[in-house]
Amino acid sequence: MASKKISKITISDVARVAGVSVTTVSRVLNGEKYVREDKKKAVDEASLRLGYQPNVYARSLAGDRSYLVGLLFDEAPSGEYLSGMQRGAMRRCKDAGLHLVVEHFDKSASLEEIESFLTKLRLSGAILTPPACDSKILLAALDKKGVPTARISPSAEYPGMPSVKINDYDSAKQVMEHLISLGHKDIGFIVGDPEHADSRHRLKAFRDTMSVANLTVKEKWIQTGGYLFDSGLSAAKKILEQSHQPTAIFASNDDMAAAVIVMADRLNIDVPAMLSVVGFDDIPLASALSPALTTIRQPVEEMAKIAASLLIDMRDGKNIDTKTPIVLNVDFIHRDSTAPVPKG
Amino acid sequence: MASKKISKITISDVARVAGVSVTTVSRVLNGEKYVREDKKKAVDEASLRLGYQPNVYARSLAGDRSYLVGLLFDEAPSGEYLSGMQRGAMRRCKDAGLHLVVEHFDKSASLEEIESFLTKLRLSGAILTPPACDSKILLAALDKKGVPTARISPSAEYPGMPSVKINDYDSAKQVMEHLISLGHKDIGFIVGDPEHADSRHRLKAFRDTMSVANLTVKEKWIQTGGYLFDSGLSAAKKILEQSHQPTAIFASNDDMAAAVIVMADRLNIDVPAMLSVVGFDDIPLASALSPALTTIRQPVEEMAKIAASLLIDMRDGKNIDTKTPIVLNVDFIHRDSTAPVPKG
DNA sequence: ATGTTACCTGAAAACGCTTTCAATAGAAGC
DNA sequence: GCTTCTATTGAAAGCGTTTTCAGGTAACAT
Repeated sequence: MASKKISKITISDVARVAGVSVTTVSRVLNGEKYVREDKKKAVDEASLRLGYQPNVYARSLAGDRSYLVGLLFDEAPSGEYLSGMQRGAMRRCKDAGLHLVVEHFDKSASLEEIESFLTKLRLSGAILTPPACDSKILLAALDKKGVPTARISPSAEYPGMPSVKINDYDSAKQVMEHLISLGHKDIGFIVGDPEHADSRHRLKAFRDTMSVANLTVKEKWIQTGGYLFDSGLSAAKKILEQSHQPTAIFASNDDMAAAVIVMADRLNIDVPAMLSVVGFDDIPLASALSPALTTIRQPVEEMAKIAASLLIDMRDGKNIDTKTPIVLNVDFIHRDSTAPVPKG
Repeated sequence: MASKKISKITISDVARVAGVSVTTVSRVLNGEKYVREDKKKAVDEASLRLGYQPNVYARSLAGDRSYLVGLLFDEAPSGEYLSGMQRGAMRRCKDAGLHLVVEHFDKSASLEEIESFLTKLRLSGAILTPPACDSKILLAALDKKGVPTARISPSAEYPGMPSVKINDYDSAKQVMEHLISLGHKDIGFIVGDPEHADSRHRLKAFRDTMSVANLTVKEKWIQTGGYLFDSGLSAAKKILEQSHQPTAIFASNDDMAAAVIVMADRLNIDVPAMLSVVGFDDIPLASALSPALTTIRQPVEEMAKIAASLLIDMRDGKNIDTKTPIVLNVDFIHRDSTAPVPKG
């Protein structure tokens, strides 16, 4: 690749052509007020004609702010989840002339390492996905450096940082009401990770809805997995090998729900004729399972988009409500893995 | 979030403490030669003690180069694929003090838009994943701007741009040999996208291996899908509803292979007893299918890591072979969806 | 007339680095 | 002893913006 000279058009070129000072060009660029309409027009025309692209680095240096938004994560729930987030955030950032830089921080990351990253890039904002959104150390570093931060589905609120989430409780309730409306009374539940707030809310919704419907919760039908397929397999086994079995199982995510289906198949339990199964997430293969999985879909992309919007507003100095999480609705996807309770 | 003053430590602070000029500090920072050992040590100590973090933007501006590597993509094959790439590239970049910015360019992206992005960010390098790696317009823009570029699994080589790929032909051959060793003679194939080089190579390997083994290819057993689950469903249907059916089907990716399994189930064809199925990719749910899918796993993360290394070398001015693609080995994952050919 | 605003503009000083340039000293070559 | 390297250093000139500051002009109320 031959090194090619790239003719650079600077702000002073534009200024010269437009017949104004660089200050004025800068003002137009940044949409400041107090620029006369005709000069603004002249600048716009000149920069368009010259194909002027402001130098981000010079702007960042002089203006002491960057044009980068960070998408910070630990292990994401899944690749699909992460890239959905990314897509949503990216789209929104593009409109605002910002760019998305991704960075992984695992639990072993030191405060020093994180701070070094933050001071180096001086992010315009940061979006945190679970479980990074609950990392004490990461939050502390962001807070200390004063980086505007938006969090996706955090376990608890953090002062000064807005968050976007789905209503796990209501979503799970929706699932339960679906099962109950199909006549199910004996319902099992597979917990994801008892440490994780999502999981706890879903479990609580399970218990509450059962109670409201006057159904008894059998503790032996509540098993703990760990979100992974394999963990779902053993949880399902524990539930389905009991002498008395539930007619429906609600798993905290699709991977484990898929495991329930597989385990049922191994044990010759027909889904959905003998056992209804519901998941959570709507992973791409949810519809590919046999039977296709009834589940809940999170508006992943939308969540990231809103998080990005929050950051952009904060960057623009707008006042944001950082106390009340923004709660988005989920979609209930009814497929073939749930059916009316078997007779007898 | 209160706006906090961040005390900034600059290169001149370090210079003062170390008792040298800023020029010397800069030299140490950039690992240039012609710095005496004792001064270098003094600088290192001073910057460590002060917790100095060089300002990327100042460096980029003054040095006319950035500390950003772009991961450019169109629609990625899947979220898992994309985030695997990302992980690999990120890890490597981190070591080199670079950061990864992600950007989406779909087919409708204009040359103008792409060039604007490139001149604005002056990327230190770009990694292109399929199918973006084959976008004429994107390649032209990168070439024009002189951005060092590494491509993942491109269809054809592009002068001056190194690439990393797996050997699709050999991988597919490996699958075929597996099937043939199990005694299969009647084998079907589902093409992904005839436009895509990967798919063509896999098909060619299919035909060649059949021919070498003295087996006849039945054209009716070769159907074209489109990588998506649904397309696999109809392709499988076309093959499996024929009066005479193959005993094995090789699908160009896992999604379509999953579809074959589902379709076989619907048609009461037992997998693997009556029909063996192989996929390609090893998506997370490949092991969750029933039966678990025999497939090929690409070293996705590794590919990205190598791509990043290539860019870093190019950035450092090292000489790189940009003509010969780097070819990585795949893993053949034998699970339960393939079995010896049924008797009779 | 005389403040007192609000509106508009440009010169010049940062911003925190890298790079160029000139200078010095010691070593090596002849 | 005189040139010619190589090794080492720092002053100062950028890099392309934003921001500060100082000043203008027009309008409006006193």
